[in-house]
Amino acid sequence: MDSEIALALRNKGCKLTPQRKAIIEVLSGSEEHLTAADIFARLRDKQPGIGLVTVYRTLELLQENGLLCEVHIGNSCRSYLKRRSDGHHHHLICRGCGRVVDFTGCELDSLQKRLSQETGFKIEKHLLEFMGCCSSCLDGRED
Amino acid sequence: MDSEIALALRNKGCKLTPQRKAIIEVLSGSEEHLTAADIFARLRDKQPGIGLVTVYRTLELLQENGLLCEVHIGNSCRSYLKRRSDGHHHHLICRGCGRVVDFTGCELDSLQKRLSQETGFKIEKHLLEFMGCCSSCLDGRED
DNA sequence: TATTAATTGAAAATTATTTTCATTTAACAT
DNA sequence: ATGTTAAATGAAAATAATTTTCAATTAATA
Repeated sequence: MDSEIALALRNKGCKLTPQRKAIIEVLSGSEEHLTAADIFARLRDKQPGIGLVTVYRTLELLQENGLLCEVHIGNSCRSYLKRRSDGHHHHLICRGCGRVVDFTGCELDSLQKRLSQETGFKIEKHLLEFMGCCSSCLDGRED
Repeated sequence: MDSEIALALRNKGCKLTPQRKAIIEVLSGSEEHLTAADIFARLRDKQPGIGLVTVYRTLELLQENGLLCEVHIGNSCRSYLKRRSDGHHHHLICRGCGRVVDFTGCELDSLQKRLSQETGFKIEKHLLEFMGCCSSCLDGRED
C-alpha cells in the first residue's frame, strides 16, 4: 500500500524503488522538517545500505514534482517536509521541536499585485515562514 | 569619512579595521545581495591580502548587530545586503541581476496574532521574500 | 523471462563554513 | 609619539554540505 506521494511519483513515470519508498515513508511519518542528513540518519534501520546521495537525489526529485515543501528558517538552511496541504500555504515552525504547522490565508496576492505595479517586477514566487516556539516546548521549558 | 555602518560598528565597541571597512564598502556599494564568496571576489583589488574567513566573520558580526539583511531566496542559500530601511521591511529580489527592492506594509502583524492565538505558538520572527524578474532584466531578455 | 532506461552506491570532487592558533594591529592610555 | 592589550587577522586544517562520475544493479515494461 504505497503512499500518495509514492503513487504520484510513479504517475510521473519515475521508478518506485525501495530506497525512494523508504525516504517517502520517513517524510510521511514526520511532522518535523528534516535535512537530507536527518533523513539519512533515520534510514539506518529500515534501509541500511542506502547512500546519502540517493537521499539528496530523491529530495530533489520530490521537490521538482511539488511533492514536498522546502523550509528555510532553522539551523541548517534547507530542510524538507511532506506536502500536507494541497493549495497555497505557508509554515509556522517550532524552533524547539521542529514541528511545522501549515496555515493559509496569507493574503499576499494583493501585496504582490501592488509590488508588481509599483516596481515593474514580474513576481514569480514568494517565501513566507513564521518561526517561534510551540506550546509544548514552551511548557517544557525548552525555551 | 566612514560609512554609517562602519560608525555603528565602532559605536558597538568593535575595531574599525581596513578589512572591515572594505567589506562594508562592498556591501554599501551594491544593490545586489552577495554571498561571502561574492564579497571576497570583489575585494581582490581593494584589499588583496584579505582572507575569506574575515569576510565570514565580518558578515556574522554585522548580522549580529543588525547592520545588514540576510536573503534566503536565490542560488546560494545565504547571502547578504546592506540594511537600507530602518524599520521593519522585506525584500523583492530580481533573480536576473540580483537587485533587491525594499518594501514595507507587509501587514503580517494581524496574521501573526491570529496564528499565535490559533496555535499557541509564541512567534518570534518571520521571513518574507518575493522573487521575480525586474523590468530591466525583462527588457533585456535575460529571462 | 528478457530488455532497457532509470536508478543506485561508492568514491572523488566541489563548495561552504568553522575552528585553531600564532601573528598583527586598532584603540586607548599614557 | 609610544607602549599596552584585547581584538582581529590570515593560513591551514577541519568539518559539513552538496554534486559529479561511473560502473553495477534493478523496476517497469514488453
